[in-house]
Amino acid sequence: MKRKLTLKSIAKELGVSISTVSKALRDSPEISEETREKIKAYAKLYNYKPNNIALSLKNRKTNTIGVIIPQIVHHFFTTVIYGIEQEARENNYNVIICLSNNAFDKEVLNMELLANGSTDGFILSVSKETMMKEDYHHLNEVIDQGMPVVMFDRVVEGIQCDRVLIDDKAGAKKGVSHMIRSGCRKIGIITSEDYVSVGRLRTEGYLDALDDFGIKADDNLILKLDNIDDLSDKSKKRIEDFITNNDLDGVFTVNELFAVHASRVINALGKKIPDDISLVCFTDGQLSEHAVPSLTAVSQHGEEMGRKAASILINKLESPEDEEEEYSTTYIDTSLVERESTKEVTRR
Amino acid sequence: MKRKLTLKSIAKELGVSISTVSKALRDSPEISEETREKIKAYAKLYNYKPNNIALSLKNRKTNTIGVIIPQIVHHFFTTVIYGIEQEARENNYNVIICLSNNAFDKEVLNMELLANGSTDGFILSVSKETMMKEDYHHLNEVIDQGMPVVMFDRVVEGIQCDRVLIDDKAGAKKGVSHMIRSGCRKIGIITSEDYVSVGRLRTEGYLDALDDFGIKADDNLILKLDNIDDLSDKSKKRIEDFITNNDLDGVFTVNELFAVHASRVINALGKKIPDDISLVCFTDGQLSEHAVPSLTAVSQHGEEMGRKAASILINKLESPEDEEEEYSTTYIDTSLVERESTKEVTRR
DNA sequence: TAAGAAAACTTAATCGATTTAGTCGCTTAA
DNA sequence: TTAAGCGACTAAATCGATTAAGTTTTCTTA
Repeated sequence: MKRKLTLKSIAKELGVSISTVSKALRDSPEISEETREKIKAYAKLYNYKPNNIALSLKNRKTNTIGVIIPQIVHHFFTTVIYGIEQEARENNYNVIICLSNNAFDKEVLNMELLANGSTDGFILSVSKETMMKEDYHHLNEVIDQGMPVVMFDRVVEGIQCDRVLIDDKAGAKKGVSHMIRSGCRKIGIITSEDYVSVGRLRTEGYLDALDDFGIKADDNLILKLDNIDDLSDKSKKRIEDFITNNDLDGVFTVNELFAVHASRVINALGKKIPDDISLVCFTDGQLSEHAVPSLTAVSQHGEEMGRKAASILINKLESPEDEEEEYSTTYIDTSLVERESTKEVTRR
Repeated sequence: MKRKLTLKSIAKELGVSISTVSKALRDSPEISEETREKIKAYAKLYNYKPNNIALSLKNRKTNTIGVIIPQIVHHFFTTVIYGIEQEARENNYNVIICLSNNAFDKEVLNMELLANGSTDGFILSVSKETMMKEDYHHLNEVIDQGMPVVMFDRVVEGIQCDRVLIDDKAGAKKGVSHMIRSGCRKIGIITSEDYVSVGRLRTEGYLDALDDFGIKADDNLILKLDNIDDLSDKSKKRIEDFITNNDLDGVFTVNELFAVHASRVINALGKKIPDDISLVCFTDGQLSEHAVPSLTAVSQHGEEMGRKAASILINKLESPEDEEEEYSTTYIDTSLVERESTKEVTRR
């Protein structure tokens, strides 16, 4: 087992001081050409790489971004991470990912852990439990210590940080409008309870679209399920009843899972998609792409979101500390991916 | 902006030496009860937390596991990470995740980066490019430096490390046998080229199952596609031809994507699943669960795999260095999740 | 009462790298 | 002749924490 090279070991081997080695490797003019070459050759030969931990301690800078997300087993977050990763790499940053598992305690624990020297800043999407508790002391604490924070997707108000958001409202509006233009007049929405911000915003977009086209909203056509991340048996049952008991010609859902189950129910009722009922969902993931029929979806561009969040954070980290503090909110546009579950819009 | 507390700042504030503070906080009997209480109270009040970076440097131990995977946008890896995360947390380890993007260079870069002090050991699944190149110098280098490595899923031979594998062969055999028992006699397989180890092993399992039941294998019923991670248009076309031109009563695929497309093709041919053709796939993810019909799948238990890999690594990290080096290979069992795409087996 | 022990601290080394402030020998200008 | 100047290094401080080794001060006890 080879021990890793250090400046010390190189210095000893070559009979010079540690600082000479350090300076030589950083091409300092203080060191003679000859010595410099000798040291660099030796370092290269034995593949010297400085110890990141020592550098972090010395520089009080880790070049690492901490990412805290509710869950990774979720295609959207996965794509966001991918975007963060890319942007980080390009700027020589590392990424540490921690999962909060939608639990408040774990979110706090993870932040404290990472805040103790492991990262320079945070990108996070707050857990559902945190949102319900409305306890953000852990966020304020790291911000107080001078660590920049960027929130994405599931954000909360009143925190001194930048925000990157999907334009949920506009996205939902886009999807519902498309259905209306393709001929739907009685469109239902399967969404979440209002305390989940994305659910609420998407519901607003749905209502907006109806309003734009002069269609009157009907509370009976709005189904609010209590868990947006899963599809419980109870939720399944409610979806079944919802679709069976309302004579809909279009259904908009705030996620893929709800849509896939809706599709199944519609199928079981002997109705045709999209001829009898159109179906559009939020989130463009594997399910909407590969379902039969494939689903028209409001695509969230998670990768772009991740890139943007990382880029904002890195910018903050690299800019001089005393700069005027300003916090931005960036909206990532959505796009409608048309597939088999909607009729074509005949443009005039 | 509050500066973070350090031992130094506490010592200065309370008029004692740094070591007194350190010892007091670690309950050393060297420090008087009185002083100890005073220091602990102060530390608690101002929420002192030791700096991890300094600790890592001092202890030459980071308590961090580096995870390198080809891609995160893949449900299986996602579940593995989840398992790793859990096990790590329970043992007070952090997890740093890096993506190789299936590229050799990035894999090397990531390893070098993390090896320079950031992590104590690695869990990795090698990238496709690395497998094709058969260049493992980066692995050998970190192992040489005394960092334990655990490979999972996509492993290579000849490296001094532990391995955690899905029992791909047994899993495929399980799936195919099930189809045979349910009455299928002409089963095709959609797999990958042999250089992808999982593809090869699953093909072997398929052949084994046929052999067990005395069914003669037929090369025409084996379709080898060149990319197991994606579903290109070319692959789609080949799947269509494969199913259309062979009069199959069962199809086994090595991933969900192939199965979903097969399902679509079978549907389009006007055949019924499972009555005319049964369908079983490897990998139990969202697609198999929510497809219509839902797919019988060989479940990979990614979470268990992750836990196991992490547990092996942590064990190595915590055991005394001079211990006899032995490398294990662990197989994670698969299980068959029966759904709508296969007929029931009538047991006698 | 003086030596030895115990209690309660402080100093200093260490982890690995960077950087400021020296040091030492040699050249050069006054 | 001699001080200033310069080239080429080395010593030491620093980041934050731990810990072995040393230093006081007080308490025992022969």
